[in-house]
Amino acid sequence: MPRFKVPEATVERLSVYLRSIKRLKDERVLPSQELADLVGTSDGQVRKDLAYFGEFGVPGQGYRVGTLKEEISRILGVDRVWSIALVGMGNLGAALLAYPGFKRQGFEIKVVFDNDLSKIGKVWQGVKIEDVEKIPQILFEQEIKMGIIATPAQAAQAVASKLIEGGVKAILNFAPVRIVVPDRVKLRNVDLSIELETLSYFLGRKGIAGG
Amino acid sequence: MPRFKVPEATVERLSVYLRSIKRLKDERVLPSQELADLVGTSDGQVRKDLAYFGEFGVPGQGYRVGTLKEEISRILGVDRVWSIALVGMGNLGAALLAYPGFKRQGFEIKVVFDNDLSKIGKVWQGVKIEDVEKIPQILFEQEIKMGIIATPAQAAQAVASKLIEGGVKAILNFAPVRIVVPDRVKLRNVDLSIELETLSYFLGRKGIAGG
DNA sequence: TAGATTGTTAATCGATTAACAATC
DNA sequence: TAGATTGTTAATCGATTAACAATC
Repeated sequence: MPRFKVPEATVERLSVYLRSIKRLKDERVLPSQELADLVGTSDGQVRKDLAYFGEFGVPGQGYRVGTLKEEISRILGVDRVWSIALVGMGNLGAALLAYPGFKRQGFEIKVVFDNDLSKIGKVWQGVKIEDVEKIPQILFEQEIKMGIIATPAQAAQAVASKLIEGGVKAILNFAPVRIVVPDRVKLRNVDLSIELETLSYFLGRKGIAGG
Repeated sequence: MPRFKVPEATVERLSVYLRSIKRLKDERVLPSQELADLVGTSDGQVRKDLAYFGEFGVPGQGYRVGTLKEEISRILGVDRVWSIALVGMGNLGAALLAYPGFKRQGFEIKVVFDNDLSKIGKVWQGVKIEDVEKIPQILFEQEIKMGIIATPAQAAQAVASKLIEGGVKAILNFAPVRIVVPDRVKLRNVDLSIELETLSYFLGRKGIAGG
């Protein structure tokens, strides 16, 4: 659909645009400048981002909110429900499973995996905890294409390989390690070490003493 | 210390370099190509990143691991302990508080805030839960410069303002909303909506049917 | 010295910003 | 029509990659 290669940053901003207009009335017509103000970018950036995917605006008027919601949802592929497999039922895994925002946005955790025998077989938040060994089999059966890794670092690479074996095409990795996946698999990392250390770097630059 | 403006991406990679060499012996001398292989980048990128901050390498040899650890730790400001305030004691807040990796890397959650009266006053993981109203006061007293927001979206902006009022200079925001802070404050967002929707976009491009 | 690898400069690539003709 | 704002092209900016003289 897009006529040129789309920067990853553009896709990320589309997600922010969509969330920021969700509360607005469909009938409202929003100039790029107003949408830009809502999310903290520039009007030109907004128009450039949207123009990768078509001509959604009305010159002299702006963009109709209802159209934007439909088009951006379609572009991002969130006009449907995605089934997700979550691996790792520690503190973070439990927090992710309990977070109601996922389901609200069309991301449904359908199955959870752990290697702890005391957890396997139990049901949390209405989702059954399965043995990590069954990842490939269950993912195939349920046609799950998206996986979240919330395991300790040392388990992450093996888990990733199992997910991919089961047909997963996109992985969100919370484990503090760089995992390797084939080019055909999309990988994103949420890396708390990087986040905190980048903040620390910034604070250090400012020569701040307190701690 | 850096002679030119340093890209944020360089700072993020330094964090990855540091983690990847932590397991290596200090005496080992590592060519840029080997460090690049460890983290999945190029030798030139490694040399460029390091050269922003000085000349740490030995031509014909490489970089001594012990030197790299010391220098990168110093650059990132992780050769010290940072005190952190965590706001929001829901599922995610509890998971962050319980995560042992923070302390191990020199980031210590010293105080937790919530607005739930049934939680205020309790002690979790050895950390006292305080009333959000006390944020500015307690942060000043304890000279805390770094804050983590793990509240619902609607509370995040007010919490951010209170943190800044208390002297915080760097914020890590997990709430699914764009918060606004003054230029002097460093803000980073961990945004699960963006992560999942970027994966969804990628899957959509591939014309995958299963769900 | 010969071999290897750094630090740095120049070339390339890609994303953002500025500007404006086209259009409602 | 006049006014406003889009979609797009050109200019700018910044980061990555390539290449190589300097150096151990």
